[in-house]
Amino acid sequence: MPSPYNIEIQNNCTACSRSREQLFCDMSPAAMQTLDAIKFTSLYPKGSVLFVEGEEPRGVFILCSGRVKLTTSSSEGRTLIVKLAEPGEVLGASATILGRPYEVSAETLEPSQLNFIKRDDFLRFLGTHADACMHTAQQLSEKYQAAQREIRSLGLAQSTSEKLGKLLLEWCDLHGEVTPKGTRIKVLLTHEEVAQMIGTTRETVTRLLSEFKRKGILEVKGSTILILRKPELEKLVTI
Amino acid sequence: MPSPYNIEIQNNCTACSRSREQLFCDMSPAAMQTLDAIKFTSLYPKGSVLFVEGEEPRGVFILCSGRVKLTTSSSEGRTLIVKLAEPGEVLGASATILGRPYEVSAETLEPSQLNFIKRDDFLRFLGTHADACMHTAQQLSEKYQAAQREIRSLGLAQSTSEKLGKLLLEWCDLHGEVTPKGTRIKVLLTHEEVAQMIGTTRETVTRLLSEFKRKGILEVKGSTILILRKPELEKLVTI
DNA sequence: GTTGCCGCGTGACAGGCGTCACGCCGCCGC
DNA sequence: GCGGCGGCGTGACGCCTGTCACGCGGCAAC
Repeated sequence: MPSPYNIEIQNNCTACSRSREQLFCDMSPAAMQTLDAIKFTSLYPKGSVLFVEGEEPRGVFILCSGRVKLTTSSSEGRTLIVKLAEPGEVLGASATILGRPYEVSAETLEPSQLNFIKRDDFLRFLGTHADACMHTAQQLSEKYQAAQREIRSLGLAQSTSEKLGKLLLEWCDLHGEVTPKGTRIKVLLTHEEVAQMIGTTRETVTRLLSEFKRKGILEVKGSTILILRKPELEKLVTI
Repeated sequence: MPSPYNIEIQNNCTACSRSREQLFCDMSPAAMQTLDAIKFTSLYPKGSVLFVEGEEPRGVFILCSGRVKLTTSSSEGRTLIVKLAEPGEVLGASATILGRPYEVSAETLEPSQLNFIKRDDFLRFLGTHADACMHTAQQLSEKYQAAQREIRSLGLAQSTSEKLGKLLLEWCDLHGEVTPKGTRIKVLLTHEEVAQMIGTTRETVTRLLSEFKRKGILEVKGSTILILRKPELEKLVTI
């Protein structure tokens, strides 16, 4: 099916082939049918802001395809990237459930398909479909554990190089492509954004990557990083 | 009723007077009855370890009275206090729901009453009582939002004094007793533990508190802190 | 009393990293 | 071509804060 942003659009959750691998969408046919009835599917270009920290919750977004960054900002303009969301994640669920302002902002990093569900519809959906409620609890548990890992990393790391090392290792596990020479990862973020992920500055990220290169730990080619000596990196990370 | 640790024990959730104010426990009579049937009530002395980070999930603990600290530790022995849990909170829910290891450790800070529910019982309970599942989702949402606040504080703060200031202000909101001279808070933690809450060292906490005293922002008398100039503190905190 | 331990206060010192500043490169639009 | 811009590389500098070290006071055990 042709579509504006060159990604395959999926209008029907029941027929969606991705649903089996995706945590939230894997539920009973009855629930899926209801979901199909209350959801609004949209395609968003890169850089679309889905919701903003502090805004009253309009509802939840289910990420079907694409990537979304969740951020939080200080009053002085410093930004922290809390998480990069992957397909299958539900965004804004906690705020929607509690009726409290969104605690983070969400922005697409690439053209993405999302299903929006209005707050009232979502709450009614959870109340009437036990398995959907259970899935939501699982999603929230996942999110909570991910947040805990983030807290660990931010609060216990001894140095910035440790945090950067940890981030690189996580990316290896998540998207790493193992080659004879080492693990290759595509970093689709700027140094600025990498810095925002570990709570530091662009300059420090640049310097640390140079240091890693100098030590022969990795090689950088454009937007891909080739990790040559993963054990070296793991030795750095003690969290 | 007399009890070992001088706190009033409540054996019956249905009759528990606290349930109205406490998020998790406020559910339908049918669910409460089931809860009463599957829970194990115990009193724990100060310093009891309920579960340890990395351990396979045995089940959840509902904190009836007392206080519990949730911590995470680095492989090198550094400890971060992630949260101080208050009565009404469910501990270990995310790990129990996902069947993954506990992501934090839990230890009582004072004699505390907790209800334990075994994993299988808890999962069955959520599956059969829609309102309990909904309450759990709410609890998890709360926990997630609290974790986000922690991430903000750890990741966006410019300095340690900002983090300490933020912590003091939070305590003012939570337990602060407003007096003509200022807001009084009881800090039942050592400097070491305060340091572990904001990811710094004991010495720095001591020094910062001295600095705050010198500036006339607060007074320390034993374990109580009297915040004299709250606005001054708020000016420090820009997160 | 005295011994030991724990929590707190403080000084000295080094170094990591945030900040500012500048230059380079590649890309896009006109 | 050329100007502008966004992303990256790097140097200089200074401060914050982690680390080590030591002393003091209170408290419990004996």
